[in-house]
Amino acid sequence: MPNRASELVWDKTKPAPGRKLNRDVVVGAAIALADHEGLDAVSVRRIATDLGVRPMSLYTHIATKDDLVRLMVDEVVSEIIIHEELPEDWRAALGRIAHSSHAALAAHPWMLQASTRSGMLGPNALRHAEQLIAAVAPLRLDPADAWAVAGIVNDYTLGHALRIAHPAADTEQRPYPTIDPAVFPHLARALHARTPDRDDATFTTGLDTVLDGIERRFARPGR
Amino acid sequence: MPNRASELVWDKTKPAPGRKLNRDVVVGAAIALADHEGLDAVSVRRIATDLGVRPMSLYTHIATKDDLVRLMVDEVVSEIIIHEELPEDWRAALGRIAHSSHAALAAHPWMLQASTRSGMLGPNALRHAEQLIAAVAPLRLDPADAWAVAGIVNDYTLGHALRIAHPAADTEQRPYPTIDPAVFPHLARALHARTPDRDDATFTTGLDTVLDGIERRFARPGR
DNA sequence: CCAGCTTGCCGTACACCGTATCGATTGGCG
DNA sequence: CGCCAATCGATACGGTGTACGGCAAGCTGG
Repeated sequence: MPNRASELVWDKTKPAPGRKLNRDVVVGAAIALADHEGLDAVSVRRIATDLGVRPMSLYTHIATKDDLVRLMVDEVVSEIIIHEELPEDWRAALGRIAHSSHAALAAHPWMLQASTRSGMLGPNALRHAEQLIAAVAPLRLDPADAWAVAGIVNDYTLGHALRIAHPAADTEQRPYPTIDPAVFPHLARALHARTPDRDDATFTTGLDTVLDGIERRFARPGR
Repeated sequence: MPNRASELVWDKTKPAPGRKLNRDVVVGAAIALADHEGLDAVSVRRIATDLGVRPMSLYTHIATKDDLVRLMVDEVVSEIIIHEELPEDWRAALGRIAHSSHAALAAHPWMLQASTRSGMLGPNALRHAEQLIAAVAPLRLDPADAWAVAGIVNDYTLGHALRIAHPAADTEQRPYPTIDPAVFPHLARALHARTPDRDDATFTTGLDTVLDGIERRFARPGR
């Protein structure tokens, strides 16, 4: 009956063999386009052109453009999930997940912009959340604290990605040729001392600092 | 010569008295609209309608819609800036700024969605950054470490706001009637234990935890 | 007080967007 | 082979941002 898309957004659809188009191809083309030219370049007409297809054909496989964006996000979130067994050391486990998140968000700078447009969680996002909380299980916290700890790590990771996704955040830009040290003394000194390339090291240092705080506040003496 | 907007985005323009429109009025109407109906409702035609004016009139005071969004963001960022003198205790100072940021971001949930669309920093964002780094000055760190510490606090605050801006992040949603405890055991337990209203307390706890980590890693024994 | 000019305001138009509707085409199965 | 469901596509509608040029309102110099 429903020859158009699917009523449930996240439903897996049969690959429908023999045809040139399917949901994964559409989502993949959209992701590739966003990676190369940014999320604003992702339009139904443009994706269709890239696939050698007419615009309306996409709507056989997706219900709406917003749904497409949700599917793009959930696809990238799947890159975050750790497939090996998690380390039993909670610091190592949280670090592993945080670095995985960081890598995916850095590889697809449009992710946060895309996910601020619906907030709806896909199945992979749920898997990721489950894995985050599972990582802190060795701490044997009550569920509310476990949620809080997972939230802290997740929040820091997202926030850092949000900042580095827009390079203007810590370098001077066009309308501001230089930051006047007379009006921004601390800022000017900090920017001057910054090494521009060590973003990953900065992330790792911050993450270790956050984990230190968690250890002090939540880790019991007897592990 | 330039009767259209201004070539420098952030230029203050004269209030131009006697006329009904000016830049602040346009930006204010856009912010009010975003607050009430979300950023997607903010269109040039809609703002003009709200102001009792024809669409193209807005372009006398803004160069482009993207510029308008940048101006909206910088206006809200100005709410974050602390006007009293900062406490000399670095924990109190950072906490003050972080809570101020949290309040502004919670009051204008469209902020992050808007700021993920340009990343260009306005003058108020620079003032905010200056203030953040000034807050850690009592720690007497070298400039690179000061930048790192300010970044950690900022990242955590932004990340937390990013999560709470979209309520779907921690409650079940339409396509997922319930989270099956058999497939997501830890997640189900954590969600079940969560008190849905204490978002602010969660933020404060996380912030204290992050500050603990900073203290352990960066604070010298002799203050 | 008036001429002239600068500037704010706006009517029209264009390219692009997402997508509703429905007709044409195609592939796989009985 | 013939049927039928499913895929693909042409056309069209209402929305968007904004380029362009005309009109009018206010200030300024004579």
